[in-house]
Amino acid sequence: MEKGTIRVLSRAFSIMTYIAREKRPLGVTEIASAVSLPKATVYRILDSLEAERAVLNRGGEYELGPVTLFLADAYRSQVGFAEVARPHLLSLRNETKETVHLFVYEKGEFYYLDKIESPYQVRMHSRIGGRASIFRLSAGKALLARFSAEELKELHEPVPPEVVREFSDILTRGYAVDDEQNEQGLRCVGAAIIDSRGRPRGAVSVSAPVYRFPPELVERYGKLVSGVAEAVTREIGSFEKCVCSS
Amino acid sequence: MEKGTIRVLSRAFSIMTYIAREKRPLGVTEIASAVSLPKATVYRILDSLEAERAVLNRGGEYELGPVTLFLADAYRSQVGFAEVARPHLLSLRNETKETVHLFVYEKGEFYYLDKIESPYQVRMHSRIGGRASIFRLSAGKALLARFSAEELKELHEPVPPEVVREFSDILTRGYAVDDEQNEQGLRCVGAAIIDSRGRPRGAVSVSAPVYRFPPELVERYGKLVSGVAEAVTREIGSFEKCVCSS
DNA sequence: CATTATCGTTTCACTCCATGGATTTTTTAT
DNA sequence: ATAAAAAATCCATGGAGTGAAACGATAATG
Repeated sequence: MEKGTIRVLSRAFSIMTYIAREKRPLGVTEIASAVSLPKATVYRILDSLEAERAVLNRGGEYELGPVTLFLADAYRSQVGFAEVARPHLLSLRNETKETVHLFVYEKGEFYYLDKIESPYQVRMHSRIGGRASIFRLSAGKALLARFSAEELKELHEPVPPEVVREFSDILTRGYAVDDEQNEQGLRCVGAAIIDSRGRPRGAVSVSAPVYRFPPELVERYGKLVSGVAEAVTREIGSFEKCVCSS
Repeated sequence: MEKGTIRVLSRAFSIMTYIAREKRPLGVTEIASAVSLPKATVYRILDSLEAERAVLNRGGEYELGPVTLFLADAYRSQVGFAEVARPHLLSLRNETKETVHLFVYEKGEFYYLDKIESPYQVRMHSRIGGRASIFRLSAGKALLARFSAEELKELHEPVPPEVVREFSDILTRGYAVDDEQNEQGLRCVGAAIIDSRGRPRGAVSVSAPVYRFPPELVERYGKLVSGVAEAVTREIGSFEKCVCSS
């Protein structure tokens, strides 16, 4: 546990995180052993979380509660581009028929913010709110390429040299490519979203299995994602200006 | 505060809820006065929440963090019909061009689970994760009409007699109607989603301002929503059967 | 059907950890 | 430059969270 943090809070979050990972109703005993805490302690915390509707108790089995929705919706609208991007993501998915992702960058880490899935049976698997490994994703590289030297230092791990070498290409093309680096058999293209102060804040990507996404398609899909990213960037920029000038 | 609840937890949630309501970066002082707690206490709680990425600290201003996304996504998939319903909601919105809502019922309360907005400028305003007043919404009435006597007692407030009188009509038609009871100038139709054990678990609705949603359209939209609700009900039913039989 | 095992729930004495008033540091406004 | 306000830090205190143990309910076993 980090210094200065309140113990119950960190315990409560590890309990909720465990429930979220398992995605099924769980008993007190199982949770207690999973998070290495006494049953009574876990029970009391679950009770308190239930009072807040952060978890629900269905006859001794616990699952997450609806308050999570409320908080996540607020987070989404704070991010600013989640709602703006939605229709663009939809049309991008319809044009490519492949899975489309939206990411946010927050304090050195990269999170899945939204996704629209491919209609095909074979498709990429990801989890909203999950952390993503920034170096291996096309969306991550597209973002890093726009970072200043200072911002690159903020990251928890140093950027691998082979990724740095890609930066100039990414900037000239407007999109980054991932050829099975993140996952065997999967190809992605991604482009960065820039906020009104000129800072890279997120990214959009299209992912597909290589057999549906051959090298010949990279340029086409690449231009589509960078077009979407630019559209979102433009919209959030003008929106902020609107608010400021009023 | 309810008996037996852990104080810091309830405090932490009131802080997060306040941030979620305000939907803007907030300072410690403002939050402290809003939730009526000493600054130092609020500061320490925010610090702990930040360590969990439940809030973010941007130079003294706090906002919600990305963990909320992760928890909410898990809740959505636990509900079971949120993902299944998404494509149906989309086509319902496209057919009606009006705002479509998805609700969940949890322990006596009704929550907005998802929405797809009308493309028109004039449209209904709602908040995902917010509680909704079950008696005045078409979706709420559609759900109540399917409840057993016991389930009706589980509610926090008794059902008004005028709503009870509507039940038989709702059951024969398959959908409920709200003629400006919830909000002046707004008409809605809603239908219930039933889980594999036969329990009403949620509802779908279409809402529009009366000038775009005249009485002549009620039957058409009503049949559309009940069709969607039935499709979702059927899909979650057969999915559960699949899992069981394997 | 009795027995055992397991799990959710409750209890309570102990103690440790969250508390909040006061202080210091930083930022913003004048 | 100076003042004002807000964020961040400190620390003695006591009440709040803790967890071992007990309880009661339910399911599994022979």
